[in-house]
Amino acid sequence: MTRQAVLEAARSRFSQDGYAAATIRKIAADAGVDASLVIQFYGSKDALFAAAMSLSPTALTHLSQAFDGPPPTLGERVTNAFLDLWEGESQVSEPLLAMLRAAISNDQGAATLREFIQTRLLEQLSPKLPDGHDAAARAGFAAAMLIGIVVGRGIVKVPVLVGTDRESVIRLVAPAIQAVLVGV
Amino acid sequence: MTRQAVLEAARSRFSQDGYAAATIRKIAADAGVDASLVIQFYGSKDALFAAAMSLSPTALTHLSQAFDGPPPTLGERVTNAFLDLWEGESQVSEPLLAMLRAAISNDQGAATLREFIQTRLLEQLSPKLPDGHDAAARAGFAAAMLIGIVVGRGIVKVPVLVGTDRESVIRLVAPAIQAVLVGV
DNA sequence: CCAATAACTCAACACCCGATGAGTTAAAAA
DNA sequence: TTTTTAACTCATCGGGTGTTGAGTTATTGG
Repeated sequence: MTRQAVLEAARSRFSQDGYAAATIRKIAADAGVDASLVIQFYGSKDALFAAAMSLSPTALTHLSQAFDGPPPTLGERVTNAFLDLWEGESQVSEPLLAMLRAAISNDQGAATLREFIQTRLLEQLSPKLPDGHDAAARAGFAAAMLIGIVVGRGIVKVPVLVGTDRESVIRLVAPAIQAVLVGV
Repeated sequence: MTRQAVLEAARSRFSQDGYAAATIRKIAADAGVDASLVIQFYGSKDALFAAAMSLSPTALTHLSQAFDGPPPTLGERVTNAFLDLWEGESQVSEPLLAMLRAAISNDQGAATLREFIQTRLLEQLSPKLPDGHDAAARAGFAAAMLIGIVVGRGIVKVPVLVGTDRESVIRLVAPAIQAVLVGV
């Protein structure tokens, strides 16, 4: 299906080049197709971008499950699940990376990411935390910190972050996330 | 000095709109000047961007000093100094925000931010940490996590992060940074 | 086999971009 | 005052962008 090839090319370009630099012509060329067809399929660049950023609802179940289970190892499970989400299979991570990149250069992208974090992450996850009133803030800051790590590894590619293997990342970061999520 | 007005307009535009959306014409209009003059002053858009991102060497001394002092309160001091740096006076924070925004849309921006984090932050700060071999990694992940918070508050503007006052941010985050920097 | 519908290409439009070069005004130096 | 130098504007170039509409090829259904 050509339509799917266009969508995959768009995902890849948006996640690697950002919204502005990912031109319709390049996406079309990647899919081996004329630029006009892309517009005919998706209507506009904005609509194509929105389609490229949409991800399957099941992608978040893994993360959600990490919040269930024994509190003492919550930080480790959440950190693991988060890295799986953003650094795992391209079908899930590319929309998320595209969202991140777009959130910085594109106003619509910022709104999309804001809405994703607010309603898809925080509102579903924070009720699972122990204690009450600042659970949303705790979940929000933990998510922000983990996204910071993802940005440093996957986008800015800071050598010392990229060169640290997954196991060591967990060892360094999980206790900190634990501290944010459930307190001292 | 008109030259300074152009530079300040550039800083503001780059930090708010990102590299691509901050056009020479808009910057010139902000400074009340013709677009051609901007090019004549700075040579090219890239050169203007580089000039807008350069910050005074004294800006980092505050952060560096936070690494000195008693280890038990290291996390709190570093978190405070970091937020001062990125959310303080515009002359310092705007180049940093511009760097962040550009790092995602512009390849040169990513290289600049990478170099800034690697040589201006990590190489100067990690020697001040206790213990030896993974000090650079600890400092790097702490910086990434704090930058994640800055992105969430200043760029994506997630409501729950923006709505948390400085004092509560320190209370939630400082212990986590402490954990990353000096271990459990 | 033929008609209808979808998939796809081609050429072009209007727009905005960064950059150039020549010309004009203002300030400083002689 | 005259000359030199800097500050600044104007019109324009070439190139890339998203989008459009007409035309062409392929695929499907009766």
